[in-house]
Amino acid sequence: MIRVLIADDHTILRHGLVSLLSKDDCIQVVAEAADGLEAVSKALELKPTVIVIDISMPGLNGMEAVKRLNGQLPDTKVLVLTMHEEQEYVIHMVRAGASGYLLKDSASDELIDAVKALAAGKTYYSQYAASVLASQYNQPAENWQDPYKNLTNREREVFHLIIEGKTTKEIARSLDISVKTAENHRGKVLDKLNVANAAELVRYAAKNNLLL
Amino acid sequence: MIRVLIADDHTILRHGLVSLLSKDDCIQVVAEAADGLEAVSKALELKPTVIVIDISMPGLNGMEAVKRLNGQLPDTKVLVLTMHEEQEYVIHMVRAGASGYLLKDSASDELIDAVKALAAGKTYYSQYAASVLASQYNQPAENWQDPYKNLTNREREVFHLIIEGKTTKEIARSLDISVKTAENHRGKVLDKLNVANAAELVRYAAKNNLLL
DNA sequence: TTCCTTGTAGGGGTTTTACCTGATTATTTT
DNA sequence: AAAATAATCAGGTAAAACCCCTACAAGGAA
Repeated sequence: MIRVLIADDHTILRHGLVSLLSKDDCIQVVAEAADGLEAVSKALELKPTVIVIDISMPGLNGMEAVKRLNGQLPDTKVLVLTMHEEQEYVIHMVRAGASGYLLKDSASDELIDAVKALAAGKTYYSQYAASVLASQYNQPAENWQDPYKNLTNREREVFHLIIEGKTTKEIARSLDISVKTAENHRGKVLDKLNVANAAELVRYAAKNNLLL
Repeated sequence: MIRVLIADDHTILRHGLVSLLSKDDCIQVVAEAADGLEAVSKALELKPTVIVIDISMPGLNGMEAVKRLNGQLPDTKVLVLTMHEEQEYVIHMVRAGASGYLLKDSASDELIDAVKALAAGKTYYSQYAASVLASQYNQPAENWQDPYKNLTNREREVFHLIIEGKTTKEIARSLDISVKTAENHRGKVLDKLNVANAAELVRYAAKNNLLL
């Protein structure tokens, strides 16, 4: 039996959630809360399996509530159910410790799936939340044009070996060329990318997502 | 009509995907590719709406292929369909420009949903991929425990100067200590973090979000 | 053909790292 | 009080990195 606490300041919506979740035989709604403080205190008392919580609530807002819950009840999973589509909300709630993020216009099946996923120790993020989290990664796609593309093929090989932490000697052995040649390539790479040493080169690589 | 290119080196699986996707009236499989280079060249020629691609392929691997596709065909969306569950794959593919990530054991409905989502300009990440992306946010704070925290204050200062690309002499000047002392600190930092040179140190920093 | 680029290789040099050992002083811990 | 740790400085050696330069063969472009 999955014990659920529902926290939302909109009474009608909250009651709707209760009846919706109660329909499932595996789910039992053990309490409701109309604001953040009530949510935290009832959660500490009842230790539910999953807390379904809205972001905007009077008193303690959802974000603060999630932080406290995550700190004091690490075994209780938090599912954020909200109408807020702002990117920052998703990231902040995940940082605060939410294990799931659903928009209120999701299908009701999805809510039940999410609650069950969290109860099973997994996570559940809506397609929207997932796209926000992913978008934090794929912004600077074509940034690596300017200097990096001016490297010759051989120089590019050497470049990658340098940022692996390889020494010139190792590079020479790896490419089966003389140390002097490897040294030349290394020099040209540093020169073309306008960095003074290997450390700066790795920084350059990290900044342009060329690492690993 | 959604025009799809399928790239996977496993012939049987590829043909399975073709028949699966062809069942949907909105989807038309316009080409297949058995390796990364073929995928890129056929994509450039046919400009499909969506490319379904595996990560591990002979020739050009999926990651490189995705990078090139994303650079040369920004309007073509890439859906990664793979059996790789490694966290790094998800992040790297998203960084490379993938708009979707599905595991091969997903339901076939999910594949069709994902293709349609990408064709509509949206993204589609499996629950697994979403959890990986989310995990990047609720961990890293306490991840840098083991070696980094063993640095003394002074060593930590030196550490940060090294990853800025500073030389020992510059560090000495910056901290107003002798070159020899700076050299000692540097040595201890490399030793404690178990890296061989500055390049590896920057890699370490990048991996643990200590950069910038 | 001549010119340019790329990849190769070497000479000779300085600077920077890396790896030792040893020592002094101050602070913290036991 | 004694011991451990942190921070400082020094000397020496060997390797690696960095910076000049020249040189030559192969391939493509002017």
